[in-house]
Amino acid sequence: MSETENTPAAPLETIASSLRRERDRAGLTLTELAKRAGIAKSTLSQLESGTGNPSVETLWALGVALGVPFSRLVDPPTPQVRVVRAGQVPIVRSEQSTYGAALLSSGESGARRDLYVLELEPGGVRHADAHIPGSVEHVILTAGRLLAGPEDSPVELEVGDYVSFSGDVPHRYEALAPGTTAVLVMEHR
Amino acid sequence: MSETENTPAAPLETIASSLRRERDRAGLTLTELAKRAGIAKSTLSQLESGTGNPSVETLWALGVALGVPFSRLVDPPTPQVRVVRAGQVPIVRSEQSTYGAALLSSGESGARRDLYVLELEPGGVRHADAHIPGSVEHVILTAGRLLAGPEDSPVELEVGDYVSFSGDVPHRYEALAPGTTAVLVMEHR
DNA sequence: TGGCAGCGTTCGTCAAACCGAATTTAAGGA
DNA sequence: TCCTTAAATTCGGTTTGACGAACGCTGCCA
Repeated sequence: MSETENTPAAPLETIASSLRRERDRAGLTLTELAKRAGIAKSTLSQLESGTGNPSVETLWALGVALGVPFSRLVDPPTPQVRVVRAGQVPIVRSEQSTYGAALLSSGESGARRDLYVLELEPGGVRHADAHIPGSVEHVILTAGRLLAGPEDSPVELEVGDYVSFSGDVPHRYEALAPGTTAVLVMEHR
Repeated sequence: MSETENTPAAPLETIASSLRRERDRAGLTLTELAKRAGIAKSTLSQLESGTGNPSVETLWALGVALGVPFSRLVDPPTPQVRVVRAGQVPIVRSEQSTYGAALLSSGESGARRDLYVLELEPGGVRHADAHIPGSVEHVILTAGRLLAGPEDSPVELEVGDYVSFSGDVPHRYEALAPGTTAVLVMEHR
């Protein structure tokens, strides 16, 4: 609210890129997403190409199908280059050692971070092409085993491990054990 | 069902009431607002009555004329404490269903988010006084059991559960089982 | 090489959102 | 009470978004 209300970029372009990005992330094809959202794929095609001016109901259906809130599609993202590697950071404990915390990543002001939970099963590899330059992905493995990171140098994670890497190069997620779950923080300026 | 981020009530009704409320607050007549937004007052009338299905451009123009961000018109007010139980959030899966993700929280542009891992043991209570107004804490429990939240209304979490609450009131963390770990995202503007 | 299947774009058709004008409703003021 | 002014709601006409079908494209397999 205290922000700039008159977002410079036309909302339609923002919607176009947001739509493409989220569909990408969800690993859905245009056809599949259109079917799930209950809209014609031609409509979706035009929206992603920046042509058109969707109604609220149409956009809403897409948000539901993608599992993201409405505003996520209209508010513009922003990239910024920042990669933080952690995992070897010792957890600082309080006196009775019943509570400890370690800072994994300190966010830049102006950055935008979205919080996801992931569920993956072995047998498939989730590939992701480079998205917006400057985006960073943070992953904390909470169950199972996971191979994640850039295509050329993926990292194998045990439960509790943390990895972050730039999202602007092709990268992958591959579960190595059943019931693999992780927390994903996707950061884009 | 307080899923304010993923599947709120019908957007059209939210928009209708939001429009009326904001126009009220701004002290504008329907005619005046329509003129400023550059739309027909008949259109606005129908929108406020809940009839109709505005296009993005139309809604955008109204947001600008009212001096409020787009999202304020479509997102219903968020509760102070939000709990999402494991499995409660619809995880959007791709075809092979080896990969799925659900958005727990969408970050505001301009907000700052720090990423922590927590480890807690039973027997101690971690109290935290109010911090900076406007800060929000997000917690995903990854192991054990945890009691967390505002002092007067803490929430008991199972593994996989998610809770977010305002950090500007006194709150607490208390492990209910050995080996309790959690991911904490602290957000402040 | 040909055929098949899935993905994405382009093209007419139709319903609906948007608009401008007329109509109704509300509130004073003499 | 009647008249005047302004706000808000309906009422046809036009523009445009959404749909379905058809089309090109690509990768795969026999």
